[in-house]
This record gives sequence, structure tokens and C-alpha cells, in this order.
Amino acid sequence: MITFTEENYLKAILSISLNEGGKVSTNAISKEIGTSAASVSDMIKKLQEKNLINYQKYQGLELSKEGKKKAINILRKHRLWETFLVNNLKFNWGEVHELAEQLEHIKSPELFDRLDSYLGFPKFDPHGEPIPSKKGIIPSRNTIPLNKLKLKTKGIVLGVTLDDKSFLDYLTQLKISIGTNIELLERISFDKSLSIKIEEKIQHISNEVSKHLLIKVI
Amino acid sequence: MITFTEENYLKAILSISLNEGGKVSTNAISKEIGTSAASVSDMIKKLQEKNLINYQKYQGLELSKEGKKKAINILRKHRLWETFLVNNLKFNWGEVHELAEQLEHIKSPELFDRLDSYLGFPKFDPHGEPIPSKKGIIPSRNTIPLNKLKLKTKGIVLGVTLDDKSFLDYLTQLKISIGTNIELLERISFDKSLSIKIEEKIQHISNEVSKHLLIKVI
DNA sequence: CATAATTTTTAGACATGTCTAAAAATTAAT
DNA sequence: ATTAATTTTTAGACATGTCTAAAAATTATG
Repeated sequence: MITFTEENYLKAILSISLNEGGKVSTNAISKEIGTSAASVSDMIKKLQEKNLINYQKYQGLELSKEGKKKAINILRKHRLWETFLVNNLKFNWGEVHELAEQLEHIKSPELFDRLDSYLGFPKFDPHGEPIPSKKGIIPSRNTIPLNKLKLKTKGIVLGVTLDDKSFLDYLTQLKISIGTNIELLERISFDKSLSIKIEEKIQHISNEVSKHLLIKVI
Repeated sequence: MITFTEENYLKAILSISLNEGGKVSTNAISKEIGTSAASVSDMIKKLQEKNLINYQKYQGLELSKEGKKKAINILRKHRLWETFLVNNLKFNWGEVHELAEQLEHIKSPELFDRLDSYLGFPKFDPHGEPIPSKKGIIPSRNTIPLNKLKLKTKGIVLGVTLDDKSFLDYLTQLKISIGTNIELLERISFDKSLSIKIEEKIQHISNEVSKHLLIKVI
């Protein structure tokens, strides 16, 4: 049986892999999870023994086939719950992450089949993040981070890549949500901040914020 | 912060109190939870230190005001989840107990307010067991266990007092569920088993089964 | 009411997951 | 290509929750 803690490690490793690619370092996991590198080093041994990762001392690691399957399933559960919490229980999109972190560890394949069906087999969660299918396939779309958009281009916000309350609250304040129309007007060379038009209103946002907004060009 | 394990102990203590009344013994908890008496003894010390129970060595224990509040809240969460699983996700009533045992430990008062509202503030779960209100009030009804019913009396099944898959599956096989009409025809003195009429069909059930069926006389 | 049976507690051990401090290995820099 | 900086691992400790075996206290019995 896989423990709560092991699941969190797998999830963290998947997240780092998806964001950065290549081998995952002990330190990176330590930062992601918020435990000491020594603890990570210990846990790595356990995951290796369970064949959930491939790992050689000092050389970083990657998820095994089995480990990746499990990690993607946790992501699936997390995002199905977030969808339920927002769509059905009417939480707003900034409030659901921590709750989903608890709910994602519930064990019952049957439950998630039924929840998926109850929600209408959603492909993306309330943050526009892809919900892996039962078979582990992660839906993809043709989007580009706002900071990579060409000047004077119009697009629609299809997703964010950061599930953090203060970030999402800020977006809400800017009246940016999934489906919002955006036009990139100007790029400030000094700090890479952007001038954008949101639903006919001109706003300024930092490069850091723009990195986490996924845009579909129209 | 209260741990998963501590919550399970509180829940077990509440369950024993409600069924038997009076002080709760170490052994009773040990049987209910399925751990050794020694482990229970250890845990009792921790719960005492957190003021969740009142306890004196060798003298049994009872929940403190705070402990009872917490235990009832776990019961509330358990039964709200069971209601959701049956009413919305269409699980049958025998399948939900173990899942609710996991879900009852989710921490978020907000979630349960919203779930309660989403479900329409149910007073009883799919097994007819009372759902404590947000304030901890446990709804009651005028029911009597089937084995205590007078002969030739008619009634309706309003609840069961055992949330066990094999028991519930057996009831389903007998076509007994919440709302079923029952008439007590005969009591066999040999083994206290009962002859009953269920929706115009005559059946026999054991005393053990009849104890766990709550009937409203009509 | 003294002994037997049962219940409860203590003692000591173990597994999990965490930590700090120090050692070992790798990577970067002069 | 050594030395310095960083990363990773090991060593040893601690907290939680579990266990078995044995001691202590309570309850039941002849």
C-alpha cells in the first residue's frame, strides 16, 4: 500500500518533471515539498525499493512507469475534486487547492469514475489545467504563456499554471478568469512587465504574472 | 491539531457511549478499533492530555465536552458524505461506509456547510441514521427496533443501526430498504427469529437482523 | 475473604517520517 | 586542475502509533 506521504512525493516529482524536464534532483524535491534534503534522500530509497522511481546515487531520479501512473492518477483526483468544489459547491477558484490536497488521497477507483461521470467528464479543471483521463492521458491544447505572445495579438485566457490563492485572488481583482479576452499592447523592456487590454480596459501586469497565464490566440 | 488516529478513537468512544451508555472501558475501545489494549492505553493518555476525554486510571473514561463536540462532528461528516455518495453518485447503501471512513477526516468547516446545503440539509443518511446538525444536535425520531415490536403490528422501516456491507446486501436481497412496509406476524420462541410480511410477501429473519431495523409503527 | 480470572497499564521494541550535523560526492571557479 | 561551493547522503536522534510480554490493579468466584 502506498502511503499519504509517498503519494505527495510522487506528485511533487511529477510536477517538477512536467515543469522542467530531465532528471529530478533531491534539492528540487526538498524545495517543492518543504522538507529537508536529508528527509528526501531517505524517502527516495523507499520509493526506489517500491520501484516507483529510477534512481542512482547523486545522479537524480525519474518516475518509473508505475510511479508515473500513480502520480498522474493523483493529479486526476486533485483536479476532479477541484472541479466538483467550484462547479457544484460554488467555491471560488482560489479556495480549493488545499482542500483538494486532502481529497486527492482518498482511495477508491470507483469513486473517481463516478465523480468523473457526475461532473460530465470534464477535460479541464476550474483553473484550465488538464484533467488526466482514467487511462492517464493528459489533454493538451494549443496555448501559449502570455509573456511569449506577440505584440498587438488578441487571445483568450484558457488557463493558469499556478494554483495559489494570492495569485488567483489578484487575477480575480484584475477581472481575469477563464475565457477572458486579452490583447497584448506593450512590453516594457525595463522589467518585462506588460500592458494589456482586458475586456476594453487597459491594465499593467508583471512578467511573473504573465508567465502563468495560458492564452489561445484568436 | 488533532490527528487522523485520534479522530478514530474519539469516534469509537462516541459510538460505544451511544450504544451502551456509562463509562467506556479500554477493552471496549480495543475491540471497536481493532488494536491492542496496550495501544489504547497509550492513546488514552494522549487524549487526556488534550482534554478530549475525562479519565482516571483503571476507571474507564468518557468524552469531555470538547471531545464529544469533535466526535459528533466526525459523525456528521461521515453521514453527509454517505448521503452524497448514495444520492448523487448513485452508490448503493452497502458500498459507502469504507469510503466515508476516509472522507470523514477531511478538514474544512466550510466544505461541510456547503455540502450540507448542496444536499438540501438532510436530517438522515441513506441508512436512516441521524445526521448531527452543524451545532451538534442529533435528530431523533419515534422508532423501535423490529425485535421489540408487538405481534400483528404494521410499520415502516425508517433506518438500520448497522452500517455493514454484508448486512445491507442481505437486506437488499430481502427487498428491505428505507420506507419498506413491514408487518410482524410471528415470533419463534426457539431462537427469537421472526416471521414478517414485507410488501405482501412472508419472510423469516433472525433476531440478530431484526435488532438492527428501526421501525415506525403505523 | 483469599484466590482466580480479567482488565488495564507499563516496559521495551519496531516502523514511518521527520530533523540537524557532519561526511562524501559532484559541480563550479579561479 | 586544485580549491571552493554546492548538493547529496549518512549518522544519530526524535515523535507518533503500533506491537508483545509482563506487571499491577480490579472484579469475580468458591
